[in-house]
Amino acid sequence: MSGTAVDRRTRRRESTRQEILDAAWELARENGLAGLTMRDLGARVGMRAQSLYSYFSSKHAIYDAMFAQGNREILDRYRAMDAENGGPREPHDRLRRMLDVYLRFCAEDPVRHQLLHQRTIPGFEPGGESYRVAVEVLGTARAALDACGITSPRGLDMWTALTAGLAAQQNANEPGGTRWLRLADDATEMFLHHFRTELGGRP
Amino acid sequence: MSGTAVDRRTRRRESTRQEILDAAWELARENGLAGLTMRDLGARVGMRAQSLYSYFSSKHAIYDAMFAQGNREILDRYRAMDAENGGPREPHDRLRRMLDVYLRFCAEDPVRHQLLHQRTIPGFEPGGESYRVAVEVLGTARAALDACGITSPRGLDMWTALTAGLAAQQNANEPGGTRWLRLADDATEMFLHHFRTELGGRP
DNA sequence: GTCTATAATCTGATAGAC
DNA sequence: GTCTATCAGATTATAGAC
Repeated sequence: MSGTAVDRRTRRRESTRQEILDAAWELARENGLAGLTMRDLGARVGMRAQSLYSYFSSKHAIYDAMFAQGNREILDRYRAMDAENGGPREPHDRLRRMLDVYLRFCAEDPVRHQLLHQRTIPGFEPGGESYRVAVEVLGTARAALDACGITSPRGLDMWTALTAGLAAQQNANEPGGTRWLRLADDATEMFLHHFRTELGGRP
Repeated sequence: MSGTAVDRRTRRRESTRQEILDAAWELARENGLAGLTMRDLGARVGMRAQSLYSYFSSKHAIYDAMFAQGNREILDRYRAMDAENGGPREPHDRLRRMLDVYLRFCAEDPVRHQLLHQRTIPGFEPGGESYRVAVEVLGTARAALDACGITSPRGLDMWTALTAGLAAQQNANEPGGTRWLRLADDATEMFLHHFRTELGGRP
């Protein structure tokens, strides 16, 4: 009986934490990532700012949870992509599809993109668990390239530069638009052609 | 005589403005771009924060002047490149050299890169004159691509994405290093090959 | 042109009652 | 777990003396 009560309490607590995080995303989208304040956040969830410290030890801890959540979300999208209809079988097609998923993810929420992919909050660095998830995201890209026969670190670095550049340009110069998103397939073709021939494969 | 006095006063004022801007860059590098405060800035130049308002109407006006200065600097570097030994004659070589200049510029001062190429200060947008200079920088890139026979907006967008991505990845993941900078020539080759063949030219 | 004084407000965070 | 009260400080910016 006591065990059940503890579980319920834990669940309730986790649910409130999630409610706080949802509100934090909302406010960050409204006022900018750096414009997020504990006061506003408390008000949004119907608490005093001070009460938030029962759920998160500091403001940075909130950013950290948001960071981890964002990275878990992109991992989920990759998994969902692989799941639907068995996913793309052909490695090159899978890479193309992954870029599409990634760019939509970055473009649909510039603030999330800023938190996950740019160092903009002074003093914030993702801690252990959050960092682990971020590394796993990179591993997914590496595996997709591996399947295409591109195994060199240079290949991976070029791919991340190209894809990060498309996302950054879209959000910086035409947020909400598709001008750079539409270049995705062309970029993939350009990249694959170059690194395929570099490896001596057929063009 | 009165004319001379006014000139001297104007020069003196301009010199102080420049001194303030230099100190602002210094502090931004130390404490982050968003970490710049009028208090610190005043202290650095030997003034009270309030006295800065004799030289700049607001903090945003300082960011704006820094933004314009940064863009003028990259224009100067392109000009210096073209000046030395008559500059690179061959268009493809010139494009390669421009990317090298651009990436060094971005990598040598991540804070400047952040101000010029990422939207990170809440509420700051470069005003008329500053924006004009930024447009001129883009025009320089467009002209270099034109000379290579690449005139489509898609080509320009792909080029800016690729180059911005290299700079961003370098600064975000290995500031001070050269891991992505070393990919510059390879990236240019990849890009040129793709857009040359797209236009029906010889590979 | 620089200063003092200060407005007016916001910040993250803690102590302790309930 | 949420509250009140409050700390201890920061922030940009203005008014007015000198």
